Amino acid sequence: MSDASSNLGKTYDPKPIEDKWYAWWIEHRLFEGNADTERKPFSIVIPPPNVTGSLHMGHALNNTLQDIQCRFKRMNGYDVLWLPGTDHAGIATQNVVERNLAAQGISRHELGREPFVEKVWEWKEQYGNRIVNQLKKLGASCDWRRERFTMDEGLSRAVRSVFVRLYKEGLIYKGKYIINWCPRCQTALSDLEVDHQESSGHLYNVTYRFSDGEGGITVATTRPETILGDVAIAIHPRDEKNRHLVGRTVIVPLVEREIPVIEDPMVDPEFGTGCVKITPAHDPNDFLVGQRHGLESIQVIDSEGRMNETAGKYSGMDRFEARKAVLEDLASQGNLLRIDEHLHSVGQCYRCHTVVEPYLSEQWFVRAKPLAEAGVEAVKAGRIRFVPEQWTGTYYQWMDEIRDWCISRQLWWGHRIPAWTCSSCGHITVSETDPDRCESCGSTEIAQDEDVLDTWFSSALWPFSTLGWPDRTPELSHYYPTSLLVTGFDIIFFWVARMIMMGLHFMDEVPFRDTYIHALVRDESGQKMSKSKGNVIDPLDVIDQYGADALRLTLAALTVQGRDILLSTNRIETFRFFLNKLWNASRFALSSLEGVPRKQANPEGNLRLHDRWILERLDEVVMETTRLLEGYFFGEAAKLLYDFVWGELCDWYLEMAKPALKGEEGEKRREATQAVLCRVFETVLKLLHPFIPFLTEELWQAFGFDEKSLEESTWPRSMRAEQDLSCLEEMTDFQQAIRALRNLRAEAHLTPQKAAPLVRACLIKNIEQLFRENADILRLLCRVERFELLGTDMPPFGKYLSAVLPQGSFYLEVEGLIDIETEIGRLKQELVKLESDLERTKGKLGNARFLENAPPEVVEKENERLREGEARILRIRENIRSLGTGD
RNA sequence: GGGUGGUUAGUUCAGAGGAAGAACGCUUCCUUGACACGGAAGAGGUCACAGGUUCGAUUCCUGUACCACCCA
Repeated sequence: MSDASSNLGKTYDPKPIEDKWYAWWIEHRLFEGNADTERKPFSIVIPPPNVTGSLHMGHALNNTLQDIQCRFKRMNGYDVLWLPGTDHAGIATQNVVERNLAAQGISRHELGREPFVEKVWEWKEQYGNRIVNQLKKLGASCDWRRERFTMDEGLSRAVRSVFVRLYKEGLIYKGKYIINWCPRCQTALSDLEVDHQESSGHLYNVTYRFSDGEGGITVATTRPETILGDVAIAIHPRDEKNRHLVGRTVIVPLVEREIPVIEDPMVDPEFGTGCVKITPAHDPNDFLVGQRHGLESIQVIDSEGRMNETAGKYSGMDRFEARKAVLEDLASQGNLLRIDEHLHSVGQCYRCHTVVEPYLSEQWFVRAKPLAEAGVEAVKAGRIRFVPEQWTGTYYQWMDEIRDWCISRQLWWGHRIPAWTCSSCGHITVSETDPDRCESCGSTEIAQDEDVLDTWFSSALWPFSTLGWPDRTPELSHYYPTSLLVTGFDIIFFWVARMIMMGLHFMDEVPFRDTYIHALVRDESGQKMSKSKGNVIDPLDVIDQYGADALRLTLAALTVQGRDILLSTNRIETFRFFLNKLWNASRFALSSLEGVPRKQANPEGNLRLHDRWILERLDEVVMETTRLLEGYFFGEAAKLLYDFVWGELCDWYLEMAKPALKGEEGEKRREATQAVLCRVFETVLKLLHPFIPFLTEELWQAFGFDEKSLEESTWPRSMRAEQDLSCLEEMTDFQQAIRALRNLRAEAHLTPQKAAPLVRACLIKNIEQLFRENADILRLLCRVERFELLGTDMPPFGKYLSAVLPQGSFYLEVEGLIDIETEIGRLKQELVKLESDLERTKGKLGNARFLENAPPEVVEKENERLREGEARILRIRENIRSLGTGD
């Protein structure tokens, strides 16, 4: 498959090429992993996006980085498996389908459980592929044959299997505890699913009078409506000033219940009066206190966030209305002592932002501590590595203080908990296959638990459930543990830590080796992108406007470790321009290679300085890019390639190679230069391919380097037997001279097309040869008609602008072009600067302790600086004198 | 309250114990053999603040301030 090479348009247009190559790659099955090969495996499981989802910038970044690694490894000969899939996203998906039904005036309860779940499946079949297609647009090289879904039959089997085993091991239990409840979603949430928002509220100081005498106790609360469920007042055991209260009883206002004063270390004696009201049914800390002291839990708020019948006159009120009513009553009874402003954090449902209600109910939990210990151990032992390393600390901190994980959700969409309660004997049968009778008493009167499991429960199994577990599949033994996980730091706890725990427990092996944690994509002012703020940049719009490659390269280039990514269309444009540059450089190269065979060109002989230089630099870039990608330095690698292609290949090499390519240096030189060109472009396309697969494939085919896909080529290695460092130094000297001369041209107001008639140079001896050999190039790049070397270190007579460099002095003839006085002024200014700089150097060299302690090469550098500086000062003085006298 | 990261050019960020770098933006000039989505030149910085270590600190250490984020 090779396009006519010469008819590439003047401007790069991604539109006609991206879909074409993606389809071609799929057709040639380039993304398929083969579990049976002898090649080394490299495997990644995708962080499964929500099936309801649409590709956002976070996905775009996450998947770009994974794709770069996959393509890089493929080119390095690995058997790569990038396993894609989606997640059933319990609450989110159920909400979406419920909303759709509501629009038709139907509630899920009217519909009933089974028909509702069927609706969700229908919805999934219809829209669930959206994000998958979007990933393809991005260029994701996933093995789509193996796409999985957390509610697949196979994965569901894995979920049941894990649940049953954990239950039998005592690591899953059911119990009545206080959990986070969303009154809107009508389900329990895990601790992680609650967002804490700082907000300013009030602290109400309420007086509880003693039941047996004068006076009372003042306590501070942010939630006066829970007073109705108070069962005790607590103080800290070592709180001397309140000690005398212990053992007394007080009367709860409004409900007139008599409650004791107890001691508990949970109380902060510094907070408020040091006395805290205890409401076990409506506060997690109070719940623990209640347990410790065997207190009753009195529920006054129901699952919808309304006051229940126990709340007496407040019954039926919403919890926030009830707060107002309670406050009014407290005030009118004289129990409300004071109201303080108070800043506190309020938990909200991560899905709908409803204020979460601590709610006492029967739920299922995973006993996390034993699992976490193994997880910590694995990271400590280096079996899992976090990149950047700093995340290790975050992980330990959470794992060390891990709490039991509430896994039951009062939803219909998800994996239904495989537990059946017997109505005769009350025994719970937990089983992988649906039982028809109670395993204890044999009764057939058993009913399956209504709840489903937290979506993250199935996600935690993803690295092995997707590979076929609990069956022993070839995939599982070949690709597990996976090589790399790429994800955002926001789901380290939700997902990464839980995969580690489950992987270790069920596979007896870590789920992945390296965990690359990337930053969040924000807008250009550092704000999180959100629909409500209206600052979202939609990756699909970007792909439509600039192409997937531009988006990918931008994201990769902005990925530096440990920083958020601030994205703007402006930045995307920068990289889009780079693609155009590469496109045009390739167009030029192609036009210079007509009729030249593309076989592995081996440029040898007839090489000039710039040829040797670009090959040497290419070699360095190959090694450096490889090292950077191996270390997950995406931004640094992208930037290196960007700078090399634009700043070295295009700005210097192509310009220098033009005469030879036009045949102005003879046939041998033309061929040699063409060979260099082939080598450079072939290598550069390979190096850039993981970042910008579409454009590089298009160019690869246009060059005709191989009929096969660039994806199937091999990653470049260092080609040179030995380093040729001298050409690097020589090129630096040469480039400096060219820059200085261009500078002089600007000084003399020579417009670019106007040639300067004469440049003379007086150089230090050992580089005269370099300039003699490359005078033609120098004349070309500086638009100079004649270049002469002066033998003596004396400025020429006449009117010249001079540039004094360490390598020597350059004189641009400017008869009649400039004002002599201005030029003398400029030189004198330079002299002043040079002299003040030299003072510093002299100071250092005059310091005995510097000479003693500094490493010899540093001292030598200072000496060098002194010598050079003095020589330059001398020459500049000469130049001033000669300008002055010539007048 | 605990933790982590940050503070470098107008902006966004690299960087590193021996005289400060890029991109974007800005100024001037230019349609010159691929590219105006281009080329050439240029301006712009007390590297947050205060101490310390060192011959030498913007870089290492300690503290302070401010800004993010995470956990409670």
